[in-house]
Amino acid sequence: MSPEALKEIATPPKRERKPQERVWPPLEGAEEGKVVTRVAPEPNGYPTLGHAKGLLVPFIYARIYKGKFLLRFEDTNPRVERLEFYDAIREEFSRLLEAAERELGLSPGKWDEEIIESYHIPKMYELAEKLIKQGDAYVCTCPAEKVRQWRREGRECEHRNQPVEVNLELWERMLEGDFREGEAHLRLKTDMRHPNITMRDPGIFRIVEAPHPIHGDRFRVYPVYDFSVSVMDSLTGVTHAFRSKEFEPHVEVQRTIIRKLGLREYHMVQFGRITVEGIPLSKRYIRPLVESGILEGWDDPRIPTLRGLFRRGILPEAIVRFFYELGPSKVDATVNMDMIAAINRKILDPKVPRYMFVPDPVRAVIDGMDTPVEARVQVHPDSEEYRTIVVEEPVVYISKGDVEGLKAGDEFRLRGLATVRVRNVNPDEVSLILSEEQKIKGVKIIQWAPLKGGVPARVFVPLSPYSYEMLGGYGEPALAEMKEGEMAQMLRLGFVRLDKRKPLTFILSHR
RNA sequence: GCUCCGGUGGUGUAGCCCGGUCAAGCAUAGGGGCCUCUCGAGCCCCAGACCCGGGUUCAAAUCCCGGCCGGAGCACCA
Repeated sequence: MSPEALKEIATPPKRERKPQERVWPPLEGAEEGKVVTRVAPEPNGYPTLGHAKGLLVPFIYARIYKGKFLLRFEDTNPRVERLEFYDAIREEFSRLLEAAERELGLSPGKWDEEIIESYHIPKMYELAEKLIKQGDAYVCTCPAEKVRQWRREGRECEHRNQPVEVNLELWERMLEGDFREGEAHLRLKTDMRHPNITMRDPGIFRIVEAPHPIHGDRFRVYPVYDFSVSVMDSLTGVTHAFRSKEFEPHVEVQRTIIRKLGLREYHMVQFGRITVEGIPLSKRYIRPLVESGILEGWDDPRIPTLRGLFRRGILPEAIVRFFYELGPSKVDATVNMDMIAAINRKILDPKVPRYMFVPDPVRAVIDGMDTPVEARVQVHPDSEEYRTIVVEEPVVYISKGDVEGLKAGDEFRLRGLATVRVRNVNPDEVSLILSEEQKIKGVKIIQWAPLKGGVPARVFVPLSPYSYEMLGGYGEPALAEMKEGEMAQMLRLGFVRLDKRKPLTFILSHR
């Protein structure tokens, strides 16, 4: 037997596996056309990458099952909510969903209905009254500290067994303003010895003496999260309520509320949270950096707020694609910005024009070149379109980084212009001579900018929330024609977005 | 501490519900080659994983038990 034949027997050929498309796991109990999901943000800040998962997971499922998707503002804590955040959320979410339609074909790329929870507070008061009348809720005037302790210890307080009439009266007084904030709250009557502490007579309404961004001082009693989500989800027809998994212990509370009220039940689905490697996602962490001026604002390209990411040049399509690939997993994921960058690059690379920009410029004089000459550079490697750069004097800028390590006799090519040889290198100037043979293959090719007509520009390089690098230099004349918000690739530098025109400032998205 | 949830290559995930088709798919990062008047891009190739221990079974990543590790929650916030 030949060695080849033997080898074939010893190592059977590897079986072919067809590459599989990413498919999301089925949603429990979901029927096509009947699924209703929602995203329920609190308008208390600018949405971040973390919110994007909360938006996209239910949205994607709603569209997969050809169902409805709702946007609901959970604005029941006026102390932290502000009007500008409603708009910020609408704006950022819109961009993401429109991108989801383009990138993933999930249509329509928009929520089907918007609901503002605070408009339903009167309805919630009615339901609260119903609970009181059923004997399932009572007004407690114990101080917070005592409640916390007794809940932990599983002790019942004296208010728990007040007659219904007393509770009704106290509830009235809460609404009318006889109590100050913290002096009274409505609690659900469950079981003070329940193993899940969140289940031990949870508070469902409390007093907040702060003006509401929409309603001003119309209300002073607000529902607590567990009560408002359950009621709203049930009443608005939600079939699958998604939330990140820290709400898991609340599932039981919410289910209890629904049952005691006799409302329609629905599925509750938890998903894992994401953290971006090395970058804080929480408002708690970002706010001081914004307020202290270390960050430029909530749209600083160094932080993962959605507007920061957009400003950096991360396309909404890339974010959407990223979360689609990530899936609805329940595991907390620590994601690397590299992954989002990789997706962004794949989208940008085939369509974005190429430009030359020279950071840390050094003058280079070229002997033997007749000027003026026109250099021709390809707009994009896949395109036949060329741009011409007029070089009026035989002097160009090249980058200090490229000059380092150069020695006399070295040969390299100035892209689209000429192949040159080094005569000598001085700190401020390099002396070059035109090569006798204008080789293109096999020589290093670098970017350059003409001395005359070169455009001063800078590139902001985000490093961390606390730091950045600013590259200053000259670019080719065409840079001056770019519009704010446009994306490009700076040759050998990376992808950039034009942030502002005066002074001409780019932000480096990624390599 | 209590309650709940989870552990698949360096990282992120698919598969687990309904054991075999899983000698485990995809992406990213890593290594090598090719292409290219940029590149950390593209193309081709390589390497890399079922937390541990028992059990059930002809057969276990998948089911059961125990352990270990990790996460979340334990507010009159969401």
